Amino acid sequence: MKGENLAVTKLNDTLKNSIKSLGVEDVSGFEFEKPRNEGHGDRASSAAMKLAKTLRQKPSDIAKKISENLQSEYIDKIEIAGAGFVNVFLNKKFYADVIEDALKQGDSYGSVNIGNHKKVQVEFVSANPTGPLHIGHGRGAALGDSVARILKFTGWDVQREYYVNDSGLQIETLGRSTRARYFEILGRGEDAPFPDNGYKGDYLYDIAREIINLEGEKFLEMPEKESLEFFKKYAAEKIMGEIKDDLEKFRVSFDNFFPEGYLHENNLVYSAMEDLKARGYAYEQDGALWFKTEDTIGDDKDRVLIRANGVPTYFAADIAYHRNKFITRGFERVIDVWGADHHGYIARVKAAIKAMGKNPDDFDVLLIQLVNLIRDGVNVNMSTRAGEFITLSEVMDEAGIDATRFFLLMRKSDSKIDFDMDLAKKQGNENPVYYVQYAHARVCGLTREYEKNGAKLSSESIPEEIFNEREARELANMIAFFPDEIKAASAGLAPHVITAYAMSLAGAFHSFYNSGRIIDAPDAAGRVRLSQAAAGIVRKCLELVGVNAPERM
RNA sequence: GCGCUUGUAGCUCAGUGGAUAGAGCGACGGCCUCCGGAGCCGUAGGUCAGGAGUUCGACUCUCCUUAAGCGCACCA
Repeated sequence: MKGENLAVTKLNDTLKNSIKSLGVEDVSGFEFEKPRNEGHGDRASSAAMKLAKTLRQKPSDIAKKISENLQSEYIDKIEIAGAGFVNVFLNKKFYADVIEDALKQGDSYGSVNIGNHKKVQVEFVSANPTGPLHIGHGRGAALGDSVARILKFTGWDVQREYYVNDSGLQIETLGRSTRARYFEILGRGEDAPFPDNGYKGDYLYDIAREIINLEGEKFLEMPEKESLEFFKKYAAEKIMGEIKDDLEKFRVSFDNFFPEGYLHENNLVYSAMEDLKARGYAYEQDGALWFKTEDTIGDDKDRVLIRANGVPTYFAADIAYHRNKFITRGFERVIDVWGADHHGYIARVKAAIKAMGKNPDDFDVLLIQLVNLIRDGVNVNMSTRAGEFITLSEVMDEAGIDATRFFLLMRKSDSKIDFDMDLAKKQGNENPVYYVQYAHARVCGLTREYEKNGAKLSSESIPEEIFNEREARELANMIAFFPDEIKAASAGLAPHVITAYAMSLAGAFHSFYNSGRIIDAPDAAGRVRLSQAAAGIVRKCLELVGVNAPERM
């Protein structure tokens, strides 16, 4: 199968065939695992214990039968141990074949087909255009972008979307905050007091000054009602432009920016509500329209969709938005990246998706926890509204884009991150991103050195003798498991699987490198090719998390 | 009060029912006449928050207790 390692597949097939010969019909879940302990062989299977109940036989008997039927060119020795583990010791041909296949597949090694070209949308960042992106948005950006890359690599048809919240109260507040700064700069602050929940960041002074340069003082005499539209629109568009610039700098791209206003302008909120009513999920009471969350998800109370004053809630707009995703645009799967403070909202949106006749299981929400920025060992607290924050742009400038992305993807998304600025800036082995990149650059250096003398690598096969060395076997083992890591990362929507694997792979390579000579060894060609197989996968891992793989450092 | 998430080495965290629980940082001790030392090797460090259950087997699943964070609007 595409992306899988041929040698690994062949080895697993011998296990499946052996189990099949015991009369088990579905053997798809049985594959060799990597045992933790070296004494337990190179691969192990716990199939005998799992089958004991259905086959009504003792695990040790089953293990014996499995081992007797294991026929493989790769197996040196089989042992039965513990409660019924089948432990397998592999020969050198296995490792040589693993590397040959990985090299042969090149850039598509690991590209296992999970998505089958199904349409999936990843919606992420979607920060309101009320201020610059900060490191928390950066985490959402890095996560969504990397998830999209991983899904694409594993056969999904991916669309990346940013939902622009361009209407509603927050934009209202933004407009009023901007207008207040405009008046303040022109010495008329008392005529336009700063709103209670206004945005206090300095960036609104800059925007107000721009407006003065462009439009002069004409808004001073205009009633708020008339001028506010201009301030809202100007500030939001300006900030949105800066957000886009930051995202581009952060190597994050979108296929579509979807404005909330589109839903209202096209009456999509109205039609979504009509549909809910028709399907019996919404009802009118006390002048408002309600969604039956109490019955559908056991909520404490039903939730309002359309207020008594006729204005739809955010929830109503969100239902219309997801209806547009699933029904109008036909996405078969939708993934949203949200801040963890919205977790209580997931059940409601899932209920709405069910109410529109779609399967809530096709909707995933990735929650991202806070990022604690640590500088000089102390926390830097942040708040957009209070205007106290370090922007994503500043972090990128200080720590570098590669380190920022890698650090934000080292942890699983729903756990907090302590982002240590001082560590991110270090250029040494304490810094994981350099450690991984260095493995790649080192192989590039080796290749340059090797080819300097006119040596060619192209099609020479890898001598099995290389794998007498433990370090070479372990490196090959890491390479053999790459497709499994990709599967785990894709199925779990978990880029941190990739960063963790990349660190282990880089470690295995550095150990191999330090265990002996490479380009002036007798079997140099094979050693360089093994190194290149490792470097190719390091490069792929870095690509999947959006980090550069430099050839020189 | 109800709900969601999280408690794993000094610190930050991996570990989707398998054998003796791992990594990075920090600490300590080694390795450059040599392809890139931005590297390697080793040592110390654990009541997997606590308790009960499920089973051949539990860090992993269930329940209870406890601690922290968050959520429970006709806000977004």
